[in-house]
Formats: sequence, structure tokens, C-alpha cells
Amino acid sequence: MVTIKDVAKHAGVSVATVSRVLNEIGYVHEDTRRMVEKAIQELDYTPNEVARSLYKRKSRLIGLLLPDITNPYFPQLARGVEDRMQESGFRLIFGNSDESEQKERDYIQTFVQNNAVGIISSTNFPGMESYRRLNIPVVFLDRISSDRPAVYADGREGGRIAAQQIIERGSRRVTVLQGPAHIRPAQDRFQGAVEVLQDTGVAYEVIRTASFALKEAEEKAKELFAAFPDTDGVIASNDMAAIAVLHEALRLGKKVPEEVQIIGFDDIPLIGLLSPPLSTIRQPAYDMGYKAAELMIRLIEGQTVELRNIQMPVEFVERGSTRKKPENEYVDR
Amino acid sequence: MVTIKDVAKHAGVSVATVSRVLNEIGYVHEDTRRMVEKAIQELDYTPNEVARSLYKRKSRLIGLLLPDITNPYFPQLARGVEDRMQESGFRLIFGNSDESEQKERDYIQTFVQNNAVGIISSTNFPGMESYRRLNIPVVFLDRISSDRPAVYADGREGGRIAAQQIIERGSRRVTVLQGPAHIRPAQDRFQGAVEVLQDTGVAYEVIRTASFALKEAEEKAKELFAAFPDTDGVIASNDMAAIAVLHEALRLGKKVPEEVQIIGFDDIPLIGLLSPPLSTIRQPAYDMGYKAAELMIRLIEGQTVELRNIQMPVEFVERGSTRKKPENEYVDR
DNA sequence: TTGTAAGCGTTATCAC
DNA sequence: GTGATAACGCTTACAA
Repeated sequence: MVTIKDVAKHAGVSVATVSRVLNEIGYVHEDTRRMVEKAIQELDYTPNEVARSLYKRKSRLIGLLLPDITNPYFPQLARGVEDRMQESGFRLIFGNSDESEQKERDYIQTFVQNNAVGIISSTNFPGMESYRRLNIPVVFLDRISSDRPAVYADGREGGRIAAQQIIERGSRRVTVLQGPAHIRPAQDRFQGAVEVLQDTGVAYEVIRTASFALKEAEEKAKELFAAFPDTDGVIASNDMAAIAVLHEALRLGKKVPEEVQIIGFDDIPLIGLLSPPLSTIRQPAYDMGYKAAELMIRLIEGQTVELRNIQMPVEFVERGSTRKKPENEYVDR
Repeated sequence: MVTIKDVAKHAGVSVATVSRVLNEIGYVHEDTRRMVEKAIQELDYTPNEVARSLYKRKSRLIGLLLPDITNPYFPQLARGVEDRMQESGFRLIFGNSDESEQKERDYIQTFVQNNAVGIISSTNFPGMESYRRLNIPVVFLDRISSDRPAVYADGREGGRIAAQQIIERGSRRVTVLQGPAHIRPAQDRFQGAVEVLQDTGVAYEVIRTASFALKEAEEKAKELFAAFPDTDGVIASNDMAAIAVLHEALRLGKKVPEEVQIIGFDDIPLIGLLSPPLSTIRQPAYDMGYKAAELMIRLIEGQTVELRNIQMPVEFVERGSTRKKPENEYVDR
């Protein structure tokens, strides 16, 4: 391993001088600079980030905590975060939390032990003590918390749109999948949907889910059609749940969208290729990750951040699991 | 930040003693140990990994480099790696290479700058100088190289199976998508398929692709049916390519699998839900990641590794994009 | 403009 | 059994 000392020796200067040219700080004679740069070149030297980090008590590392990268929604968030971070020379320590409080705690500990300068997290436990204690910036992603900045989609509006669309397209006995109770964006979606359902007086039922796991979604889908066999419209809490519902509906011989309409949430890759392709409320996942990273960088750099909560717009993506909108019928709101 | 000094002071001992109980090394009196442990508890102390890493010249960090986590195949690899690593207390610095040599180089540099103890990579450039220079273990994942250990699926066998199956099920004018030329597993698949095609004397054509990107796959799919409109069977280089081919076939009004059979490779999530669901050659992605991590850990711990190359089995997953096998017709090999 | 040296939080060597 | 202390590779006062 070649160190700053080697470079100093090779260039015939002190380590302080090498450090100065490395960090472009303080005075250093043009000729000296060139000598040092030549030495760096020749020795193929790269500074040891660990030593730097130790002295400065901060690294160029960001902790990224996601529930499960295997769920197609999260890679896009991750990618958005990574792309923005790498533009500014930050790197990610990455972990899956599996919606486990213990794993989250462990990862948060790792992050601080490694002098991470910030944490971006799609936590399931935003109120957790571990977060509260942190004295580095935290940005919640696809989550909401009163005590930390956050980037998320407009769930309430998404829920409203889903309900409006499914009603406009003719469903009259709607079932709403309610996502995990402790996750705000999920509840917002739910409430937005219920709000419209109540206002328009359309009959609806509710099925509660506790996690985002596919397995649970499959069980709930069965439960749904067992409990409400005559439902003619399902507003799912996310696309994975919608897929489970779609599957179960088809298995029961129901025609989608003729007998049951289904609307998902997220717009994960490939759902446009299912049969029927899934209509959904699109969240701009990549952009959300990107924005979260942007916010984090501002926080790290100590800039005053006007907007601590960034809400992203959602939109209805019409595909085959909903019926065509009747042309002459206008439902306003 | 509470340091080992604080703990020492609090417990009325020296930092050396604290370090001893921390690392369970050397002699320390039972009573002293208890005092120290109490102090650690009370101060909620966790050792600074950066300082440790600096002194020992090695961290608990592993570099993981994947082409693009947004491609549904890679999250599973990542998850397998992560799960195994976390069992042994290792953490991941993660990066997407986008099949870019420069990005790979940058990430490798980061890894070494942060004292990573190993690198697991699905590189597109296994022969790259940056890898050669490394003096920490490298494990290639889903890639093959003569100078580094690797974990990959049996591509040749996969290609053979794909060809056999598509022939047995009746295709007689097969088109084979040849994956990126410099990636061994992709070439193995191709060669395996061609081998069987030639042996059985079935007519076939080849379309070359350069990357794994979906966009290119879509172009090649168009090219495929333009060049060989009467092909009745496509062996794709991976599932994303197969999806593109499926889409294009359907767009052209071809019936799948009646007029064209399609076989993918990988078995990524959700392709079983497409219409028709995609038949494919399954790679055990999660297991591959897990095994790669396992191999890496052995390498790190300096254990002699009998098996430097781990080849995983593949299997045909029959779904709707291939026809049923004629019951009375036996094709052997 | 450059060099010396202290210090970042650990671990490990060597006395005691 | 335990404590001083050098060392890991870097940055930054401070001195020259």
C-alpha cells in the first residue's frame, strides 16, 4: 500500500505539502505542486479514506436502508439514490431491513460506526429511538415522520384518484386493501380512497394487511374474495398486492376487468406486461430516490433547507385491469 | 461520541484493558471485565470501526458491484450476498456499474480506499487491470474468469436444455439470441444451444446482442422478426430479452406458443404472470449470491478453498410460451 | 511557501 | 493482570 509518506518522500517534500495539493487547500508553489502530482501519478497513489474519515470524523459514506430489494419497487428508489450520490462522490452502505426492527437497529449502528454522514431509510419504524438519537442527517424515503425530513408520494391524492377512477369506470361494490397501519403513505392512500368512496356513497369494504410481503398479499387476496365474493372493484395497497388479487381473481374464473376491476399502486416494472396489464397509480420511484439523495446532500453540506418534506405527484396509469371510461358520463370531483 | 477512553475512565482502567475485553483477547480479571462491561453498557459505547479499520488495515466491508439493480435479475443475487454476509457480520458497499468500465474502476477504487476486505462483482470486464492489481479476494458472480474464483450457473447445459426443449416441442426454424460476446456465461448458453441445434440438424439463425439492457433487447426483437419472419422458435439470451421478443411477436400478431415458441433464461420474478407466462431456464440467483458470499468469507478467513469455481445447476421451467411436449414422441439426448 | 508534530480512536507490544 | 505507548494514514495548527 502506498501512503502519503511514500509520495512525500518520492517528491522530496513533507506529507503536509502532499496533503495540501491533495486537498487543494493552503499555499503551495506551482513547481512543488507539479512535483507532487508527478509523484502521485508515478506511485499510483490514492488517499486512504479510512484515515481521512478517522481524522475528520466523517466519511463519504451514506447508509441506505430498504425493506427488501427483492421487491421490485425498491430497486428504483435505490437507483435514484445511488445515481445522485455518485454525482457528488458519495458511496452507499446498503442493507435490507426485512421490516425487522432489530435489523434496522443493527444497520443504523453499522452506519454510525463507519462514520456515515447521513442515512436514507424506508423504515418501517420512523419513531424508533435509534433514529432519534442520531446526530447525522436522516431522510425518510417513501415514509413520513414528524421529526425528520422525508420524500414521499402524495398518497392521499393517489388514493382519491384510484377511487374516482374505479367508480367512474363502473365499480359499485369496492374493496380497499389497507396497507400497514404504522406506515403513513400507506394510510394516506387508504384514507384518500375511503374519502372519495364515502363522499360518493359507493359501498365499500376493507381488508387489512400488515406488511408489504408478497406472501401475505396472497393470503389476503384469498380472504378478500372469500369474504366479499361479489366485489366488483379492488383498490390494492400496492402493485404486489394487486398482482396477488389479479391472480386470485383469475383463478376463481372472474373476468378482469369486466367483473372485477383492479387498481394497483407504484407502477413497478413489468406490470404493464401482465395479462391483463395492471392499471395503477404511479409513483415516481426513481425520482423520489434521486430527490431524497439531493435533500440529503444539502443537509450534509449544512445548507438551509427550505423544504424538509418533499411530496411527489402521482398519476393514474390506465391499462387493462380497469374498464374504459364511459365517454358520455361525467363524474366530477 | 463516546470513545474507548471514556469507557476506560468510567471503569477506572486503561484503554488497553477495555480493548482486551472488547476483543476477548489476553488476560483480564473477571471483576475487571464486569466493571468494563458495565461501563460499556452505561455509556452505550460502540467501537469506532473506522479506527479499527485504520489500525488493522482491514474493515468489515465488502464491495458489491452489479450492472444494474433495476434489472430484476440482480436484486436476487444481491439479496443472497447480503443475507450470507450479514450472518458473518460483514456489510456491503454497493454500486451499479451500468456496464461501464469507468464506473467499475471508480467503485473498485472506493472499495480499496475504504479497506474493503473483498469484492464480489458481476463485472462486464473480468480481465480488467483494476481487478488484476487487487490484493484482496475477488469473487466473480454470474461471470467467469480464469484468474479469479467465480460462482455461475451452468450456461452450456442451460443452452442445451433450451434447444432440446424447443426442438422437442416442435420448432424447426430456431433463432438464437447471442448475448454479449465478452461475457462467458452468456456465450456458454449460446454455444450449448448451438451445439444441440447442430447435432440435431435443426435450422437456426443467430442475432447478436451487445448488452443486457432492455432497450437494446427491444431493438433486437424487431430486427429478429424482420430478418427471420418465419422463425418458429426463439431462444433468448435472458428473460428481459425474451420479454422483448414476446412483446414484439404479439405486436406482429403472431401466436405464442402456437406459431413461435420462446424460451428465456434466468427466471426473474413476475415472468410467470405474463401472458403467456414465459418458459425459461432457471438460474438459482439467490443461491448463487449466497454461495458467492460464502466463498468470499472462506477466502477472507484464509481457509484453503478446494473449489474456486462453483457451477450451479439450471433447470427448465415449463410455462406458457412453449408448447406441450408431444407425449408419444421421444427425442433422446 | 513549507515542515513539524499533535491528534483522530483503535489495537498490540512490551514493561511492570 | 494491567498500563503506557507506538503505530495505523491522514489533516491541520503552528512554527519557521
